[in-house]
Amino acid sequence: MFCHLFTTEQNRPLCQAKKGVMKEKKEDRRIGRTRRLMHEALIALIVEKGYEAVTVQDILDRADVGRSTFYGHYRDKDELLLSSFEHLRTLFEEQQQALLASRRTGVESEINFILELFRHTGEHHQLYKAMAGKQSGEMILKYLHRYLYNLLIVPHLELMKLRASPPVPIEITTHYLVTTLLSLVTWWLDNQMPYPPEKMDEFFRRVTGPSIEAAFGRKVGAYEAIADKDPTGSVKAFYSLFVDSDCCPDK
Amino acid sequence: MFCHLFTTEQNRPLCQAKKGVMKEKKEDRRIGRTRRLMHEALIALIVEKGYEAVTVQDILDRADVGRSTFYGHYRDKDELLLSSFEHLRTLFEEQQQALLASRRTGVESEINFILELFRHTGEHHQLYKAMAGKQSGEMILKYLHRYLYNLLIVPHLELMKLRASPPVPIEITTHYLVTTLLSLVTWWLDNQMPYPPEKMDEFFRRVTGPSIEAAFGRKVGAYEAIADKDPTGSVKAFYSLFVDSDCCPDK
DNA sequence: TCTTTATTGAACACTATGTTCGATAAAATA
DNA sequence: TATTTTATCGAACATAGTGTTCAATAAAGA
Repeated sequence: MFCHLFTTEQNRPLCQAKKGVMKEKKEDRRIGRTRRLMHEALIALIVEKGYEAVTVQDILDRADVGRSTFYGHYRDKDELLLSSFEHLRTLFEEQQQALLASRRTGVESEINFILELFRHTGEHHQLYKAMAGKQSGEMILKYLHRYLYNLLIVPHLELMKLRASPPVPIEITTHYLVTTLLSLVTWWLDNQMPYPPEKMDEFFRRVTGPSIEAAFGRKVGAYEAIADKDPTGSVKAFYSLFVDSDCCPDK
Repeated sequence: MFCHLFTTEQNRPLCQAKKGVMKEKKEDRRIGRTRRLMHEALIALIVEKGYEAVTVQDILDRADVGRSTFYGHYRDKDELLLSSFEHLRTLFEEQQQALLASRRTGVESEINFILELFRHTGEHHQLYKAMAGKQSGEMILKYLHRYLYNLLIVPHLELMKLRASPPVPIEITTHYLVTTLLSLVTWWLDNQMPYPPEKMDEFFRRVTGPSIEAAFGRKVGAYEAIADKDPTGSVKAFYSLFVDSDCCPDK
């Protein structure tokens, strides 16, 4: 199922780059296999019993891996989850890059970020369900929220340079937008995705479009431009702050 | 600070009603005092270090209460939290009843439920911060979400009886509304309440008003009626399902 | 084939939760 | 005020889960 996900993962205790010798060495296959087993076990267990209820022993039993092996790879359960998330991110970024590359050869060079997010979610729904569904812990959703907020607040501030005071403060509007997007994604996952990604994208736009105009107090077709602006930068930035030490809570 | 909050609390292990003898007996003052100490300790500790990080021992140390005493009153930390929440609920309901009673003597008999919620939140912001702020656990917010959703979905369905298919499915619209309300409340709490309750109410309406119309595909001034409809029933029902066994997750 | 390294499980330590029980002080009652 | 009831205490204990160390062994790489 996730065979390609974790093969090239880097990790602190076993990372050779940390020894000052940067060798383009292929990773020992036992490492890749062990990590993959642990990741798969975690994802399955989250969906079954909820992240908080999963114990390290549960993971070990499911993955058929020893305790000291687990701690040889990961600091704790949270780090394993973060690692899974990072690979989901890599998947998404790679897909966006490929999409962008193919788009450059065509007439339309824009990417609909929201639609792509829903599409990716649909394709990897089990993973997303474990990460962001109702059985997940709060950690990933908090990351996502913070990230998206930081992504959107800067262009919102620029948009407001020409206006002294919108009817609704832009911090609130931005918070609202991020919350709405994430809540639609989680709703979709938790309800077995009853609509196609294109429909979800449409629902999001229908609901938030008028709100943006009301909140900013002006006719904002520019919202489309904001959401889709600089897709290359957006895609890369989308996840890149999550596992950086600066952005993460309780680190 | 919270001296009046927990004095009359009922609880399973020590509740005399459970013995089949329903006596209008005043509660032993030691019970009230002990519970108050524990509740106050919990609230303070949540705000300081976050709900998940608070241990039972932390609570005992802060409250200066013995371990077996704690377990004589509450099954575990979650039950103590639920108990705190129930008293917050009682506070809210009593305030709404008083408000309703005073309103009946005046010209205007309607209550703005959303505004009252923001007002109550502001008056008891430390409590709400512990219950629903960023340091809280998920439990209460999940309860609140489920409840509000159930409160709104029925009138939404009735409103839709005359229309075959809205542009946005009403489950999604309802989910969106509840999410938006709760996210505004938590935003407000987590940002030290920079605006008065009336302003927050206005922001909520500005943002969601146009969305409702777009989502339902019709001119819905009736949303005002939906939100404020049957205030007595609404207020009582608002919290009453939270601690009932039928509605709660993982019980 | 030889060397390196990932993995294993046993044993252990620690933390936190949850329980039992007799002693005592506080509260309620007569 | 005296007596009875009961809430509370802390010691002692058990359990579950986390995290560490280390020698042996098998798997992977050179």
